[in-house]
Amino acid sequence: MPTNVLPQPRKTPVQARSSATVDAILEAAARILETEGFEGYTTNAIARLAGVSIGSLYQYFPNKDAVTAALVLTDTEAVADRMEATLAAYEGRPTTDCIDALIEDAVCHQLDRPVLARLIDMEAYRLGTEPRLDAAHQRVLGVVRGLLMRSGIPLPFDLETTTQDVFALSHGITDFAGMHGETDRERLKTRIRYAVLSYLGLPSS
Amino acid sequence: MPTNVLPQPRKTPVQARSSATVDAILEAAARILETEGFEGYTTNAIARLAGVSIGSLYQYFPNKDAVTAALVLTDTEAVADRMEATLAAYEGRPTTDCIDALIEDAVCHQLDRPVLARLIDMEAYRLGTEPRLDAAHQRVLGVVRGLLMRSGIPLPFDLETTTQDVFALSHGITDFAGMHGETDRERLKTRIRYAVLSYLGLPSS
DNA sequence: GATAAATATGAGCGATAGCTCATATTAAAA
DNA sequence: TTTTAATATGAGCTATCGCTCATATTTATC
Repeated sequence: MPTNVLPQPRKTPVQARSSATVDAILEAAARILETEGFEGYTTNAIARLAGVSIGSLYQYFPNKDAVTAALVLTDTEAVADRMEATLAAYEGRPTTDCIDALIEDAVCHQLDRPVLARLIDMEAYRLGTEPRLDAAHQRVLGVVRGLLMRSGIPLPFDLETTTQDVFALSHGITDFAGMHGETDRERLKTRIRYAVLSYLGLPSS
Repeated sequence: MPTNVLPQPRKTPVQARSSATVDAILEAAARILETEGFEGYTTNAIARLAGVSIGSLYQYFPNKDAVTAALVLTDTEAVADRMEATLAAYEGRPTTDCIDALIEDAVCHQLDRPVLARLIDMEAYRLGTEPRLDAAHQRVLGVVRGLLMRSGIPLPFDLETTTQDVFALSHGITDFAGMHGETDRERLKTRIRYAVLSYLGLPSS
């Protein structure tokens, strides 16, 4: 006699193969977003590309938005990890060197898969204040804030505003460039560097 | 005997009432995007809110994307009109005054309906290189380019790159602020002004 | 007033997307 | 080996969305 307990969606994988399934789903989701856009971004398409049945997808994700949220979270946390590591590694070194390294992190991530990065941004906005997504985003802002604090340079506005503006103007330039097919990383880094250093009143080497 | 000529979609309104219908549809589309987001953004919902039948909508727009494109176009052209007028009105006056006025235009437009502005940006991106949309966007960039040209100030990069970066960094700051609930126009204008003037190497007031 | 053109209507069709569930298969536990 | 839990499957249900079309109404023309 079958149990009539509803299978709780969003199981946490315990065996290796199910972790592989989840990974495959997320990678497939990314690939579809990147190649087909929102138009072709359906759960059936994701499952098919992942080589997994649609039923399996819904065992680990309660609904479509949960897949997207996991994708956004993975992506944002990857950036946060890199940037936090960079900030730690550059402790004590000149501020401009640290800025360069952080820009490198951000630009690499964005130009690596520019279309995907942009669409993920949009989805992150649409999913709104999902606590874990917000936390990851705050970690990225935290890196910028930490850099500004320990640099000791005079800020044009209060710490929070300056943090937001430095992040936002970098993001704006990167986004625009990525959307318009810029592929020259070094050139883009130079442009962002110029904008950030100017904003902070630092001599542009 | 009825004519068997298929009614050509996308009629151009000739009577006053049909123009009103088109206007109502576009305003309804904007209101739905702004209050419901993409989720509730359906042609039936648009027609209902506009107080118009779904059939009428499809007499003037061949498909849903055409409605969105018209919305984006109207919005972008409104900004372009304002900024071009400002640029013309400030001919001969100091560059910083002109920058202030242009920022005023852009910020007012963005903070007036921040959610809508952001979603329209997204749709503009999704609709890609629709010639008329692209042309309107180029007009906005053209204003910035014109300002830089006639200001005579030395630019950090070539004219096109500098134009894009000035636009993009302003847009980035505005977007971020709008998304995070900033409502203080003067404060936001001050921030953008600082970023732009720093970038251009102009003394901040 | 008669005729023709423009405009408006909305029930409903076809397509598709999100998602379920009964069942099968594989791996771990006893 | 047997039993139990975990994982995988995919046909198909339900809901909804974009859109059509036969018809009705309003305005313009003569």
